[in-house]
Amino acid sequence: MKTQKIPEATIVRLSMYSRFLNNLANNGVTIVSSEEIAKGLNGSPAQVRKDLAYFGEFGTRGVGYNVRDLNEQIKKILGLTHKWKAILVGAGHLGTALINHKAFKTRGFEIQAVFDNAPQKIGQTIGGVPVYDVAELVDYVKREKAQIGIIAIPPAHAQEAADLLVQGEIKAILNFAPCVITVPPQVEMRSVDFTVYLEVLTYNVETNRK
Amino acid sequence: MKTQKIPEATIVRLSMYSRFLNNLANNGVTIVSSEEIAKGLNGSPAQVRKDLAYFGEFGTRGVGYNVRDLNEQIKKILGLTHKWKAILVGAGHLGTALINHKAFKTRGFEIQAVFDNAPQKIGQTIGGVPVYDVAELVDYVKREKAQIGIIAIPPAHAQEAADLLVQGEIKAILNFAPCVITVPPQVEMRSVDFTVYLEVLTYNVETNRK
DNA sequence: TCATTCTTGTTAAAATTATAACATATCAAT
DNA sequence: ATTGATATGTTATAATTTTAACAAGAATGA
Repeated sequence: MKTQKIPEATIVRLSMYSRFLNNLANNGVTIVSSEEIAKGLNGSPAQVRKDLAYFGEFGTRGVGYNVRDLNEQIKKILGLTHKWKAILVGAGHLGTALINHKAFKTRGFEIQAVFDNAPQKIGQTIGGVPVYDVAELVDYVKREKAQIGIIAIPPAHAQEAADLLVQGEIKAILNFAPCVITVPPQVEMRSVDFTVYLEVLTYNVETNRK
Repeated sequence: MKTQKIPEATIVRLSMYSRFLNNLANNGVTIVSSEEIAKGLNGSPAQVRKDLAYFGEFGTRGVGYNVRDLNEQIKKILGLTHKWKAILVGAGHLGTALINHKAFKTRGFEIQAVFDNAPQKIGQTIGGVPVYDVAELVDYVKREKAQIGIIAIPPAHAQEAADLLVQGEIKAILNFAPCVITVPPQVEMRSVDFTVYLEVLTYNVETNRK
């Protein structure tokens, strides 16, 4: 029951450690040090060890970490030992890009259905995934117990989409629309807002010029 | 010649404030308080004022902020008072989604060219933007003085793309490939890594279940 | 003019996160 | 067995970032 608060940045890095460990394993590497992990992520060895220390002891002193074991442990921490059912809202360009994106499958995420309101899209499939009428979204999510909803529509209607997902009792939402989305506290939500990063870039370019 | 170190989170929020102010202005709102801005972003008024205080005094005590003026000031801080020349690497689904994304144009970013290595794509246009051979990338960036390079190709070749952009003396890179990219310090770089946020979501869902 | 109300800008305190230092454990060689 | 080299796990320190409190400026109305 002891609850230590773990920085979100640590979780973000764990996800990246896991990806790095995948690469190492694919290259036949069996042992890795915090030093090497840090190098692979442009981070520091101390931080790697600190991040892992929140969750236990996974290495061997004087030796390092077993690549495969550590990756398994991290995946367990992140909840990636089982599949996740995801649905997508928005059958546009971005939605299509996401359906065809390798990263979902390789990490255990299955996009089971797409929802849109364009009549000419409904009934079609995109990358093998069926497109349904958004009117069926709430029922579908409830019936299929989909856990993750992905919003890939313009910001004007993103909050509506989120509301529907919440109504269907979704567990988590990944929002790609560049806008603020509000959901009740029991629903996890993160936004992937590339416009904001673009402007971080321009700020830095402008600032460093001076 | 930076007098003070400003948190990146502050820059991120400034970008979001600006977007919020755009919306207000479009709705005819002329005055806004830090309280209202905070509400619009699920933040706190103190943080809004603190963020702005890094850069100057933009409001009137007892009154609030002039929506249009504040937005102009923020845009100036972020370097958005002039256009930015961007090029895109990758004419796939994601690249297509980005070219057609409203957010670029509305914030002053112009994607001038796309680069790919697929012969059947080279010579075509996507959303009115010409697709060139990636072999021409370095020359193009130098000649046109493109400032921002957007990487939208699979991770296996993302670092190569970054290297070419750097070679062309790009100022900033926005990387959409789910991998670590290394660039020299004079080049600004940010990654938009949705896979990582996906796993933050699963971590939180798993953790809150217990 | 003066008092009241409102909201900013600023300063101080608290909380969080990252960095560094070090003690401990393991392995290998002698 | 002992020593030396190595790399982890942990603790302490430093840096950063957020939160809160409050003083000060501006508008309004008596």
